[in-house]
Amino acid sequence: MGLAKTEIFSDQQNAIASFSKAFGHPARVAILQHLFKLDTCVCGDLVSEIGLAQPTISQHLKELKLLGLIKGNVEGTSVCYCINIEKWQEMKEILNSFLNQDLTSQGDCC
Amino acid sequence: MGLAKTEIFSDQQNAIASFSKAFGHPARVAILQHLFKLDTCVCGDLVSEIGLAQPTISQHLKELKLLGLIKGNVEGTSVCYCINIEKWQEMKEILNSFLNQDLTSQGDCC
DNA sequence: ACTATTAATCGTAATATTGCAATATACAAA
DNA sequence: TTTGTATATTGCAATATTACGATTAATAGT
Repeated sequence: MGLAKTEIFSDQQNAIASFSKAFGHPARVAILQHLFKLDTCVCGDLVSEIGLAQPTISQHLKELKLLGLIKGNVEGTSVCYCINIEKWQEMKEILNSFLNQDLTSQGDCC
Repeated sequence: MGLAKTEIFSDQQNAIASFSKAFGHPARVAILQHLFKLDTCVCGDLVSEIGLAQPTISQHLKELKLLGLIKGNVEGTSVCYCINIEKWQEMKEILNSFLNQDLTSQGDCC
């Protein structure tokens, strides 16, 4: 079917999955790393930076924007993107609650 | 095409994407949370715990096992799964290097 | 107005993912 | 050896994702 049965999972589980899915493609990872590295609005050089066609990058940016992880601003003929730091923090807290789970017993039962 | 051009990205970017992809489905999140909660080998109750059919759960388990995040042991007629804590730590370090990036300038240029 | 530049959208092809019914496999108990 | 129980595999249908060429939209400069 190709569509996840989100209704049988908690909001938290679905949120973890949504953010993780966004990071589930190396192009989106690369885009976000580039935005962090430049540490300012990035206008236009994403296509040349990542090695994918312009419509493909645009599509990946759209997904990240939809999730709220990045913000875009029209600046003349180009569009400037940057990290939405508030949303990034929010995402980090949600993901960390999942990643930082601990095994009280030092496991290794298998 | 539906297939990511992994060859144009770094190993680190691809690793981040692979682990994130694994967490990109709420069923796999739920499975991992359950394994952490029980804190021991889980034999068999995953199908009743999560609300999906047995072949579907089996498939999700297979993916997590392939990545090394869980270990499975045959125990009589059933199979016991638990978190592979070493791999989990390794994954956490890789993901944290991505999640904990900082903007030196407090951004908000957009 | 015309042209160039940049980014979004549309359309489409190739492939991946999700989910499950049916079946197979593996083992334990009777 | 048969029967039951638990899990894996196969096959398939529905949908999603990835990628890009072609086109459109929007603006800047001439």
